[in-house]
Amino acid sequence: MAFLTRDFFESDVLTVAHDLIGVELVWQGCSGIIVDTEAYAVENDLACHTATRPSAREFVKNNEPGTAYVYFNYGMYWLFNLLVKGGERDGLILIRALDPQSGIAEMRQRRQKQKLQELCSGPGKLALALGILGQHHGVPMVGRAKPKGCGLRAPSEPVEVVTDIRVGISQAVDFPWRFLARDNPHVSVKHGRVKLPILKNATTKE
DNA sequence: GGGTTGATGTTC
DNA sequence: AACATCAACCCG
Repeated sequence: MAFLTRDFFESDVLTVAHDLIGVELVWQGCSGIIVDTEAYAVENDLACHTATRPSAREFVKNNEPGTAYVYFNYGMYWLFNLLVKGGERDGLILIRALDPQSGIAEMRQRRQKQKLQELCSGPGKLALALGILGQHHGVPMVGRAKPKGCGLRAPSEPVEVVTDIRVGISQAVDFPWRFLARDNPHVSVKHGRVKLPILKNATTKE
């Protein structure tokens, strides 16, 4: 019933990514239980945006824990993350999949899909389903300042969590920093893909 | 089912 | 140039 507060995000990025599984993401008339997350650490993690993007480091510096970090990827999809700051390890957590709870009709309309499992079973899909856009970059998801109808509702009962390697990255590929609700049909792709060196590129290079 | 590929734009 | 993706398409 209770919404998460700022202190939830003043912890270790791995702890928070784990504990977000089972939390209900409530977003302007729609909601879903978080079933798939990935942790990205500000320090010593080459896959994190802070490793390559000055703008990401600025974001961490200038925002409070629990703030939404939203960015555009592959020219087509918005991805929704939450800022962890002020605890053991700062970082960003990618919300990768939801088990849809409310606002299903609206999600179906936005996604142009009918099957429940196709609404929010991926980070690009869930942003589309909920109507998350670049304009939401920087909105607080905890505290009084959060937008009307938005928040993160604590689980009513504990959820079993399993780990995996992160998906779709080419750096730090073997960190087991993906967290999944065990046996939940709404998770994103089944397992992380380990990118092997492409021989063609290696041999065609001068 | 699984593997492959094209669509698309921002950041550095 | 790379990219924290997706859906359509092939093949079987």
